[in-house]
Amino acid sequence: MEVKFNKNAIIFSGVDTLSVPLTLDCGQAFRWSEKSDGIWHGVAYSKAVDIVRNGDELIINGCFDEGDEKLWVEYFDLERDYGNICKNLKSDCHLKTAIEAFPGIRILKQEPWEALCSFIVSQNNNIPRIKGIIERLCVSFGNDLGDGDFSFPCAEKLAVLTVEDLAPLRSGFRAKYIIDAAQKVASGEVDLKKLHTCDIDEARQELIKIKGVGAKVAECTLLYGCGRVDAFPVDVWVRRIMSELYPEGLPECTNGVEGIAQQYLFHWRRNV
DNA sequence: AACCAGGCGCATA
DNA sequence: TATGCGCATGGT
Repeated sequence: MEVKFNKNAIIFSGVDTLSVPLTLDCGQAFRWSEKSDGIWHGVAYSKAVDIVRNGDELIINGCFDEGDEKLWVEYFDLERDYGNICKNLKSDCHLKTAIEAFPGIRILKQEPWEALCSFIVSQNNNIPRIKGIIERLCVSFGNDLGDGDFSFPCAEKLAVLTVEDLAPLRSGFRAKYIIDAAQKVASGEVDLKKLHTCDIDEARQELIKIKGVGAKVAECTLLYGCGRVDAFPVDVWVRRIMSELYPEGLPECTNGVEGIAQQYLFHWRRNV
């Protein structure tokens, strides 16, 4: 993989196993939309960008600071060998079908706080509504990045708010959970920084200190916000997959990359 | 320990 | 246009 810079673009070439639409629109992130054919617009790490795939190139258009290319390597998990991981996963016949039906899904490495907050909002909810609530959260409390884009508001910003302040989000009973998460993260009672490296069970325990965070939301935070591809969120769809296809448990080829296997199986089961 | 609140987009009637 | 369904978590 190589990196080039061109005006306001960062261009990665030699990028394999990456479908931009599948990766940005498979229910792991909620701030991307296809603004015109093949051009995906959104905000991550407080950067508003347009993303395009051109052959083996991944083009990120926007305004950048020195060293920003590292952010996007991290965000799209470009240093992980998905080609090889998928090859191994395909030794299982169901995973083979799922991966061949929807190739190029990668696990995004979002900001931990954004992932935590997003998956609190996601509970008992559907994707269009999740996107709406998060958009209103960002417009109401994030920083104005210009051109109608807003950053995801930090925990400190939300920690001083009340449930009434969040009423315009129309997030329902989740508002109190957002506030509790913001307060615990801002105060340091929940330490998001250590979740990347500490024992995964310890990370789970840390997250479920927050009201409104159970096993599923904790697992999603670890997978999509902390780069823990061994995290394995089980929702109603994955529960169906497990009982239908893997009553004895996941196959051995998923060891250590359970979260990646989950994402392929989940998307396949929902869209086949 | 089983069951329902909570809000809203969606599929179905 | 109306009606019921789904959903993760916490509280009953």
